[in-house]
Amino acid sequence: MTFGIKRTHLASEITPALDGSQVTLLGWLHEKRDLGGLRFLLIRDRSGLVQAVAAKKEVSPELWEELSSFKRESVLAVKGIAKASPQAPGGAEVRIREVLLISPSEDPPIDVVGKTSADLDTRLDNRIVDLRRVEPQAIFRIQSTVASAIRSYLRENGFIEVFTPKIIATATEGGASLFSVFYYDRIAYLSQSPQLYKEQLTSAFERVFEIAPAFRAEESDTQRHLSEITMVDAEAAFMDYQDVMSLLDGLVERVVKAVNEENRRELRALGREALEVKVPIPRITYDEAVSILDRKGVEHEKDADFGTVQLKALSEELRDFYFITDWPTAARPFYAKPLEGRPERCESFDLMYGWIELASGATRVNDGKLLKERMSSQGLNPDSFKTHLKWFNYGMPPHSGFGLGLARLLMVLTGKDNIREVVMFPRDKRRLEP
RNA sequence: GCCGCGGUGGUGUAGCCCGGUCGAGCAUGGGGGCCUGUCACGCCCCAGACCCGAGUUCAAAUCCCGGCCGCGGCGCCA
Repeated sequence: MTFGIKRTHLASEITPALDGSQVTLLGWLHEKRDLGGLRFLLIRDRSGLVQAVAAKKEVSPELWEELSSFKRESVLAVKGIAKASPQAPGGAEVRIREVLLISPSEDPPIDVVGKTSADLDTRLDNRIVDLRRVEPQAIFRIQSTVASAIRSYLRENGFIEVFTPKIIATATEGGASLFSVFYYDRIAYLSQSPQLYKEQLTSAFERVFEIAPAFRAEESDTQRHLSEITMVDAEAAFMDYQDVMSLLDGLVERVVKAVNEENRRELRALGREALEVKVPIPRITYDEAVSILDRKGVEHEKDADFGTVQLKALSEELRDFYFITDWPTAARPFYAKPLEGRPERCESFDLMYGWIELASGATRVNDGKLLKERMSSQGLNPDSFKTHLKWFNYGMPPHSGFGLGLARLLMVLTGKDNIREVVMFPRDKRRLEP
């Protein structure tokens, strides 16, 4: 430790059993209370909070003065004696013998303790301080569990984790708008999805997945869209979309189980009960969804994607998780495989939660010739996909996959309705900092 | 991008409709004082704000216009 002080215990390790032991805490000054002859310091570290206390009669006048000089959020080393004490929160506290100011803080711009709430926008402007609050702490600890659960689940199912380039050459993929970047003497683009790469990789590894950023230069200004998102993408040879939905059944189940097991404290901090998911997740077809809308008298455009009005109406009937399958081919990207004998529908699905789309996937077209036709019929020029189409000449297996928005899933798990709550440093049309 | 609403101390809000009583209220945070078991500690004192610009008016936090920003909804959305 270059600053010369070694931590002996975390806050959570100060228990009545330690009574009498000498301890050194390292952490942040969360809160202080001055009772005149007694001064309490609440010390926060990655494990939680612990109370440190000094009595005027027991410490040197110099230390006594110093104790009231520390500002909240300063980094302190506190040396003292652990004491079992019925009055202390958690039944134990640290009697202060020595305190060292390791790094001072100015008055924090927002309240970390939680007495006065700040608007999301203000919190994001001060995100690093905001992240010290219990709620963001809970959200991002859950996120870590989710990412870890997804990785182990997919690896156990034969997928390997891959990393594909985010700087790409062509802007002609259709769909969402891309951000352009200067690439030496050329223009390049930020990838909106690893779609093409992951499909190609099934011909080399069969099963691949990636957890990586995707960039969308869209006008979207909603509580569930951002310009930079983290996508969980998976793609598997010799699977069809039904297999992929079953894979997602297992994935969601695993994630929920992991969070329930590992994040009890965090769920409580968010005021959430243990999470539940029943698998298999119900699957309804697009046409069935349309019938529901008709029955409810909700207008919708024929063979088009659903808008918010339609999805909200559907979610009144279909709560929690559900799949909408067999979408109109025209409303889906060119690589979605049309249904055999019914080419106006394709082997595709969206994983929904309420009216929020969490993931979408499909069986992909693995015939190069058909793929070209599909590009043309969607108004795309097959020539711009030459490098992609090339690999369809060298043994491209039938394959399927999905793309899942990590933050969307996290919204569902944490019960947040603004995606910015569950992304540490969100990027949207206006926000580029911090 | 469109529609609606909003912008008041560090933070969160009251006041705005119905202009003057605002020398702008409250809470929290901050400074000072008192207090030996607090855990939203308590009590006393102090400091701290009307988004920017143009306009109406004797007078603007309050009304009008523009800009920027925010909130909600919709649209856009491999």
